[in-house]
Amino acid sequence: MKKRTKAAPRARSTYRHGDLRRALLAAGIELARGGGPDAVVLREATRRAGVVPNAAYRHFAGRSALLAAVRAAALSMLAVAMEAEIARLDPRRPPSDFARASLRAVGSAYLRFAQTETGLFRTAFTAPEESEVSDDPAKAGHTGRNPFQLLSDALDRLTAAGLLPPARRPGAEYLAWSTVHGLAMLFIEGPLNRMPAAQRREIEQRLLKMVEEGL
Amino acid sequence: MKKRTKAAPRARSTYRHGDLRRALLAAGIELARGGGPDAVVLREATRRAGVVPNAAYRHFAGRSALLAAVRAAALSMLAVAMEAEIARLDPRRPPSDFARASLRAVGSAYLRFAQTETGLFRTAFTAPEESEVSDDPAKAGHTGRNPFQLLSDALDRLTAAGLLPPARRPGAEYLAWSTVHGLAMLFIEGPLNRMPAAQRREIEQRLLKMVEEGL
DNA sequence: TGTACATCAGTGAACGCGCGTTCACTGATGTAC
DNA sequence: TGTACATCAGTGAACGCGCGTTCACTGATGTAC
Repeated sequence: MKKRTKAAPRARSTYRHGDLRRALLAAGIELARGGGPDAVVLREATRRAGVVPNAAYRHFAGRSALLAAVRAAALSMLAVAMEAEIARLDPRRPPSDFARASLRAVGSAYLRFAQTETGLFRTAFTAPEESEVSDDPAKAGHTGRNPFQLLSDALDRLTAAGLLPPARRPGAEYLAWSTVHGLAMLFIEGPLNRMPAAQRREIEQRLLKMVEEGL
Repeated sequence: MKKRTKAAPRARSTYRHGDLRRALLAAGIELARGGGPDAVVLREATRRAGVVPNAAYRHFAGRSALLAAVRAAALSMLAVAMEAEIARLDPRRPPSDFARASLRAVGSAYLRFAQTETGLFRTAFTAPEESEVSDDPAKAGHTGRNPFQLLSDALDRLTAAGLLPPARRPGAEYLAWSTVHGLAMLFIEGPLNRMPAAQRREIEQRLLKMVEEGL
């Protein structure tokens, strides 16, 4: 350590941070994880990265750009969780079984993510403010399919397996999504807040079944 | 006007406001209407009431108490909207018709309120913070049934009419509510934000039908 | 009907807070020669 | 292999902002006599 007389929050060996953008994004994700979109505070992110507040402006246009990046990351984490759940299914099952199971997998992963990563979930699905700077989606990493596309895929499989009449296929995403999203919201910040886990599980199962049959 | 040399924001004829609590609540409701729960700002409410900021503390323990009162008012406005929609139904229709129609009425009113009174809707259904001071519910006026109870009533009628097997009746509120709530959320602050009204209407109808059949 | 007085709704001034953002800067790093 | 130099990532200091909340006060009002 050469001239760094003033102790930095986290002593760095290099004058330049080296990977500040990633560090700020990581800090932003932690903040969102803990408190949702409002908790993504620029100054706090720089504090956690061990850097002076305005340093963030080398990497993000402002707070809203950071928030947008966090949002994209949260969405992609949800997508990864869904993909993992689908990957656990046995692909050798009969197609109609598999199709049904993958729709359930998408729904289950969604509900689990909402309950275990509440802050990130809320961040992912809170509307950007009018003025929010959108960011290059490629920077989020995970350039694969997004949650909405994964749901679409599952519904396509359902139709291919003959379980969902093609006439009802268009727009079915919205019905399925609404249902599951609504339950998630009631669980995490609605009046079903204090419902015990066992009862939640039961309602989840009934709801997923209702979607299957009601589509 | 006697001694009021300094011009007040809104000149009052009396030194005492007279109905400040109501005025603050009304201002709070307007704020929530425009910007959701975060927009309910104590200082702004007092500004609109033409009063100095700390005057609010004569009537509310603090910001969170005002917010709680606004939330209660929003919930009761939703309940009133639902009741109005139900009241428009012809009670002489055959019971099974009436039961089905009243469930749809509850759902429709919910969705319409979410879209026309977005700020109030979000205020009503955002979880209170841990520290929030709860208020005497009786002060909200409209001591009638709340939205959840109205939904329950509709489901009871469905069961009474033989359209919903009693075995499936318990917990059915949560399924129906989730579904409609989810669509509302996707409309107002989700990715279905920009969907044109016509398409919204169509999805609403399909969704309500799905609930009816899927329960 | 008139007067003294207690109440308490609203005033006036101030606090500390943390935020996002702007400015001019400095010095470690990588590159061109 | 060594040196001069341009770049630009991070610094340091400061801004204005609006917020919620606390304090000691004042004077209009209603009540008791």
